Amino acid sequence: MSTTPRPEPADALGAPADRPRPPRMRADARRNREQILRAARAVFADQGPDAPLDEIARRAGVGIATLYRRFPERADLIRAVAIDVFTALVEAAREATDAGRDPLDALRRFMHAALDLKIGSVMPTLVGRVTIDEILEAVRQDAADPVEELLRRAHEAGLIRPDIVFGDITMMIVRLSRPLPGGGIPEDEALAHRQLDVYVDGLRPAGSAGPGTRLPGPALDAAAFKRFRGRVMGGGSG
Amino acid sequence: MSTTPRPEPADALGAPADRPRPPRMRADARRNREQILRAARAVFADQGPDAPLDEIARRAGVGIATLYRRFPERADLIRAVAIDVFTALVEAAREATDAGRDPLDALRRFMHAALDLKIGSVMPTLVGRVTIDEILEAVRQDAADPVEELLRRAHEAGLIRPDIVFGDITMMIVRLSRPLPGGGIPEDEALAHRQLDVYVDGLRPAGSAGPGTRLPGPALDAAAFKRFRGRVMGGGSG
DNA sequence: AGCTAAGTGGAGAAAAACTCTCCACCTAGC
DNA sequence: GCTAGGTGGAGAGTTTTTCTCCACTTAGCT
Repeated sequence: MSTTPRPEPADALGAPADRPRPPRMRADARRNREQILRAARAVFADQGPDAPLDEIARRAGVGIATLYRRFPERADLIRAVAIDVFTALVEAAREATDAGRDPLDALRRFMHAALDLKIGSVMPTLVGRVTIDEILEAVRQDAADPVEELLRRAHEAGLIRPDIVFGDITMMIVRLSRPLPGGGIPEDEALAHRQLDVYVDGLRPAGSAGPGTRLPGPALDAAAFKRFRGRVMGGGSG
Repeated sequence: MSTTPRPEPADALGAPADRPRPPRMRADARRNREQILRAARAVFADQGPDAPLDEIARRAGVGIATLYRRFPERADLIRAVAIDVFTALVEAAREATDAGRDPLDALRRFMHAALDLKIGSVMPTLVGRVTIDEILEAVRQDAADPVEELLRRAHEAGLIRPDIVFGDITMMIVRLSRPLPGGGIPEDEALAHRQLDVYVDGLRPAGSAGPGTRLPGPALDAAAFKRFRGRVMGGGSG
């Protein structure tokens, strides 16, 4: 809760909405920053939050010093990646809503888009690693809202079984978007999309085709989800 | 290099079939070995194939020296764990076949059991880390066979859509049985079972409830699966 | 009960992996 | 063509992990 006037001018992370700071950053620097962010997303996805920064710099095609200059601490990098992804996620949700022929189709499109973003690899990385500040909180809420909305509509249209909740959507994306350990299979990503389609089919009401199993296990609705996440993030270890 | 009369009597890993060596191992030693194996499975599942052996010893409640005596190299430990898991998997398939009310139910039961075994965390760990030998190959084949059998029956009964293949079953278990990065959620495992049920519902023929999507992406049948794995494992770096 | 080979734990040296700074050299943009 | 802003990489310092050695304990036999 440091109330410094403006301690770190350098890393215009998400550039807070209330002060659209003029990005006095050279074009090449900006380009490098993007590349670092992209590389970081991939590497965090691969190896988790403690992945060597070395590797990130290498994959981004920049020197390690460049990474450190732009993101003095690991947490800075993680936060930047998170904001990046959440923002893209909101966009994806909007597009999916517009493009979907019906609410379930929209949901399906959204999930595929989220999968491409590797959101699932980044979100868990974020959890507990970054002290959640107002900026991030705002973006995160932005990201959660449209998902809940998509889900609500699908429910209203009766296109998915009634006991499907928020966590059933998000946590599956998390799982699917994580690359397999030990190198995995080259077709990994494509396979994930295939499996996602099967899963989405499984979301439909039971009555018709099969035995209509009852879903076991914890039903994590958005509230429970948020509560949990708040708990972990609140700890803010560093 | 002490030239003791019997070079390596200690690690009766898989006890080669052709010489059922009398396990002249003290009871406590045997007990410790089991505990190491169990701990290794959990730790490999959590942290991947490069998990510190330290941690495994600690979780097993033995000294690090004990672990090294029994499994001189990391690969030895990995192989032992793999054999362990594959064997349990065969058992699980048998039980599922017996207990299932119909082929799809059997498949479902099997998948839940495999999930509990964390097979998915161990199998990828194995890939590329261990030179595959006859014993391991045999056990692996033993494990693959009943899965194919389960799948075949479900197809014959028309309980699952025709384009579902081997990889759609196994790779999903792999994904689901992997713990989430960054600590994840305590209810993680239970949630995986819930998601599995949704997925299995999605395996059913499309005709009835929904739009009957066509599955995209690579259809990894058992042959393709095996071919791929052979390629990777053939490298046998160790 | 007593003997002993088999088994054990943990300290710590050696190696490997990772972090992060410093500085001489580029180059985008005026 | 000038220069503030940007860059890469070497390498010192730190942390993490591996793996050996040896004094001590105990299962299993007689």
